[in-house]
Amino acid sequence: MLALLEAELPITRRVLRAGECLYQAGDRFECLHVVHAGFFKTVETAADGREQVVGLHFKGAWLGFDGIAEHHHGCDAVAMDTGEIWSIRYDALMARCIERPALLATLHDAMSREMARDRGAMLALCTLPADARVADFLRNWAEALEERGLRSDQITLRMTRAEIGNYLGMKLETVSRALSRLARDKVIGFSQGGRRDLQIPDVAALGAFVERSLAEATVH
Amino acid sequence: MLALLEAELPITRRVLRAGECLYQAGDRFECLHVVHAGFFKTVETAADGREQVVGLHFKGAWLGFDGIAEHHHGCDAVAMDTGEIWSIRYDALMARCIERPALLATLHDAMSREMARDRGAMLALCTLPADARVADFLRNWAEALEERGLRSDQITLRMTRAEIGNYLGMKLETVSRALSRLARDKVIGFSQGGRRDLQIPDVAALGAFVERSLAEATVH
DNA sequence: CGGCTGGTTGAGGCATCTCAAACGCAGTGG
DNA sequence: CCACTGCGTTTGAGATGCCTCAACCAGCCG
Repeated sequence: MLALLEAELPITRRVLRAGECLYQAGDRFECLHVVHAGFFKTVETAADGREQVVGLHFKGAWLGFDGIAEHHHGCDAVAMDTGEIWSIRYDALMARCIERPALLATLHDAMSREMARDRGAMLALCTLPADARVADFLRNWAEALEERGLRSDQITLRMTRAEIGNYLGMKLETVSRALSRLARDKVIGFSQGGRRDLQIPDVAALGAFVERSLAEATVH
Repeated sequence: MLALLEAELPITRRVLRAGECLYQAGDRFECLHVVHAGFFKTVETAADGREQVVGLHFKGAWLGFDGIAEHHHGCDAVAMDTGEIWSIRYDALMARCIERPALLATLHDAMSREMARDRGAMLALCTLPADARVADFLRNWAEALEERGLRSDQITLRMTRAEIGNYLGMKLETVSRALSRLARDKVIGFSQGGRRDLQIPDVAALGAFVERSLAEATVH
């Protein structure tokens, strides 16, 4: 649907390998990008060097909105594995949006969803204990896969524990311990061999785990 | 500037008193809103009842973007004191945007800035200790006032410690202690009488306090 | 005055961080 | 083929920052 509308715009396709930057903070903003394949993170960096993963982006996600206001990007967008990006000049897109209101609606839709996702992340960060936060993270990941028609019972984290921890506001050891506990409770399973492949037999069980964590906390 | 462009659109004005909702999660989305006077918070509520303040909005801020994608709002917008809201039907705004690209640019500008602000909040939440987070919060508040041409050396928090704590991901006692420490360090001052009025003799000192907190943490 | 709400402060507990050791796996070079 | 190295992960033990619980205070209002 996105792609169909974009069929009438000049699109630049680009393949990025793991670790490559699509754009960096300070880069001049000219294009919006759509993830066509692969998986990307956005990283905010403070003046003093603190780094924070602020977003994870799968196929279909738009990247680059942060640059519109200031005409420069405010964060880095980095490929987590080999991926393909479709880029559209923002000025060309705006011109086309004026002729095609449906295209504008699609764009606003994506922006609105990104804001909603950020709010959800803040909610999780502020109100969930570490274990539940990890469970919630996995649930969101599995649901994102389902929405794209992919299997959600067998997921591959393309991030290190340190990156997951950074995104979730905790240390890598805490992530590791949380995953171990989830596995002990049979809410997730480790695939033999890889500690990066997880089995999620039942996505709803992750949600139940979150609720259970909260219930236990209030009981005491 | 916003207001000028809006002079050519049908605008509904509405005054809200402290505590009144502009919209609530689940409400049908029809309008975008601009804060013309007063001060608003947006509150995300999870299915299980967890509440989280996810945004604070001063004069000039847009509200309601979260409803575009789903055609229903995903959070509550609540007045923190008496305020006036200008509302514009989204469909009418879109129609006008197509005739006036500058209006569209203004809109995207606001959306882009909101995303950048959310990212900044996540960075603070995840990388700053409680005291520094409070200092950072006050700095942002003071800067927001400065941007609007208001005095930033004397600010009035229209929120309780509990609300500040909720927004910053900490408990009210922690906020209170952080403010006490900031006052002890002469980074802020309490106006005689109200604990709600703060003096910020030097906004830059707040930033310095944040950096100092981080430096001390790494030394040890 | 008395109750209520919001704020401050102290004491103790707990969740998470810090520090440290050990493991598995992949790549490299002898 | 087997050290050897480096990176990511796991797990334990102890430290600590924030939370919990509780007491008290100040302002406000009926």
